[in-house]
Amino acid sequence: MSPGLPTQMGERDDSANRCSPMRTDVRPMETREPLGRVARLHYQHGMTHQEIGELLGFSRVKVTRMLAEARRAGIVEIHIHGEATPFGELEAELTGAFGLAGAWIAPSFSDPERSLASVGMAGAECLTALAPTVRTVAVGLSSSVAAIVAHLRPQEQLPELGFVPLAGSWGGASRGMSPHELVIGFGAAFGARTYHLPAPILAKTADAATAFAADPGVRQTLRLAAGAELLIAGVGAVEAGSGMLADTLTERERGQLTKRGAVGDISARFFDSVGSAVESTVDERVVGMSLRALARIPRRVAVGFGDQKITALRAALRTGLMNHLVTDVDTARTLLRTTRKGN
Amino acid sequence: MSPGLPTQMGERDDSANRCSPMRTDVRPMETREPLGRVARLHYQHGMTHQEIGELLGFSRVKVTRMLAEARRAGIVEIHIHGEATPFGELEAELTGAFGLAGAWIAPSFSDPERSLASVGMAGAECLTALAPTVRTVAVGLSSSVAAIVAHLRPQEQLPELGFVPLAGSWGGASRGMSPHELVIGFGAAFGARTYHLPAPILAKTADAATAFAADPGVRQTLRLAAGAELLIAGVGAVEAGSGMLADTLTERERGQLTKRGAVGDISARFFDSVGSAVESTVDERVVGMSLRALARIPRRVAVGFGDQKITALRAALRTGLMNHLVTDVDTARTLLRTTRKGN
DNA sequence: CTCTCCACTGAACATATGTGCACTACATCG
DNA sequence: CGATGTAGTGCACATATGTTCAGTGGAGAG
Repeated sequence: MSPGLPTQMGERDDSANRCSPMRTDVRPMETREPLGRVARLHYQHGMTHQEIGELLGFSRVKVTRMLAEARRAGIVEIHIHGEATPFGELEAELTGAFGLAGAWIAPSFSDPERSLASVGMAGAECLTALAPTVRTVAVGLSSSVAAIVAHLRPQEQLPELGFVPLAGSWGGASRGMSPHELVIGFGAAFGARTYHLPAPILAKTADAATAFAADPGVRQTLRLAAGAELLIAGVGAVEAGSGMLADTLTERERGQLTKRGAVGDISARFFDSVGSAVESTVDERVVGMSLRALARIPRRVAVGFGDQKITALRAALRTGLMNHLVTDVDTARTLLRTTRKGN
Repeated sequence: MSPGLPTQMGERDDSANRCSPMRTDVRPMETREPLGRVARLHYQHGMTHQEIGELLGFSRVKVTRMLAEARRAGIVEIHIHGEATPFGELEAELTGAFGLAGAWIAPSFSDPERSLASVGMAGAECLTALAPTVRTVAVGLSSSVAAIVAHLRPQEQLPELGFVPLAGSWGGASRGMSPHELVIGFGAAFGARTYHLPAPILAKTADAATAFAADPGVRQTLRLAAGAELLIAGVGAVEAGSGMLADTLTERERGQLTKRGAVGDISARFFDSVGSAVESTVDERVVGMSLRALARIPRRVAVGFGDQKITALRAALRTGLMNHLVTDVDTARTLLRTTRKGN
């Protein structure tokens, strides 16, 4: 905390403002101040919502909402000292069993929304831990990675850091799920640079993909991504219903992929159970980094959870295609169980 | 947060240990680790006590208690960004009306215990803000100052800082209220040096007091205190029942003091309504810093609250004897109200 | 000027958290 | 060996918090 006296009203701590670009609703300081007051009365002085309401002339419910808003906006930050992690042993087992350089495990919930949020939280921890050690982060598009953005708290600013998408974007409405939004969200949280890949992730034809890839802007971004020291991407399954890409494929394409041994994908690049790229009519239409290039990035974080993704995750980890993992505890246990027993 | 991977089990973050000397019960890391896990599951992942209990095999109540312990031990730290203070306008009014350099106001409660804790909290904020700007802090003994110790969280370590008592100590059992305990508590929180004054605060006779004051250890400590850049002390009233010192005086002594215009004391030095020292049979028995020496310390923080202390506080502030204030909102309002209207 | 929309409110309900108390298990002392 | 203390437990209750929903008023469009 700044050592300024509390009554020096002219001189405000602008740390909240500094971080606010990442928030969707930037409000004037005026609006935020009562939140800080309420937060102090509750968290420091231990007053109940009721008491604060009576003191300041709000209803209890309003105080509850102000406190929720204060947490959401990052005015209230809860820090847990020490690095005891809830599933430490399991993380150690996983890193041992798969030769990983790191694993972050979140609790599982029956509500998939909640599990997603929880994994997003773990992913945010992972990114917070690794980002300060690198200059460029390549970002793959997936709902799990998108969930990370919402859980990044204002933190250490890294103006030298850059976030680069691994591949192009889907057309149409994106619902918070375009690579642009991901990269911008990450960038804002770290005060970092962002880059964009001006092309679709899946072109209409192989020729179109080739043409797109020849575009100077696209080439430049892809070159930058290839030089990244950290990759964070979702791992997708081939089955329908397991993710954006899988749902886009026709039955025929899916059939071709399966026949050729594909078990999963990273940023639209399908791989088989030994971690090799699977060539296909899909693959040649992708505008994005190749599996080979991707595997040259030193730190590669796989994010994913759920039974559907087990096979894909196991292959990505066992073959060394990915060397870090962010997942939930159910998935982690299943991975360990089904992998130890032969397979 | 340290960028270490969560699975690097060998390399622990010892920040918790570094701060633990100030805690009364230092436990092995082993014991603390489950607290960190539970804390993360609750505060980061938003699991309820019930859910955490089911997951880890504790009862719900036990989880509640573990979380309370984690907060108490400083494993969980709640930080509020921005320096909006709950009673900012009132603080500004006070600093204006009394020409103070700073004011910290805590909420009031009908339960005096709670008020004391709350003022302690505000005092901790004050000390945390001011301590890093000085080398030596002179500490007066009072229950309000003692309450600060309990609210100092592990924080910035200032090994060059020193805490020095203003006066000697009471004989007999101290119940956490000796200058030694205060100074040690402050010192531990800041990782600072502590000094002691080997003498009673109130000697049996004036001669005895002179003898004590001549002791090299006593002189050395008092000289150190006189050179402090920051003073933090309670302000006491003359009436019986308003504090340790007042309760110790005989009716006769109290009468003498009142007749000579005493309205309050700082560390056993009584002053009148214009801020001058009141000579008395009590005063000459005190082993401690004189009012004159005390007033030469540039930053002088008065801590105190309650109707009984209004007169004493008003005098100490109006006369410039003290130039910072830590109090509760009721006292602050009364001070403003009764001071504006003439008086 | 009236209608519609929308953001905001608090009452009532649902859930989560905190605490006094009686009980247990184990250690210490006579 | 029993008596006595002490720390830890969870139940049941008391309190605090969070959420849903049906109003409410004010801004902007028609």
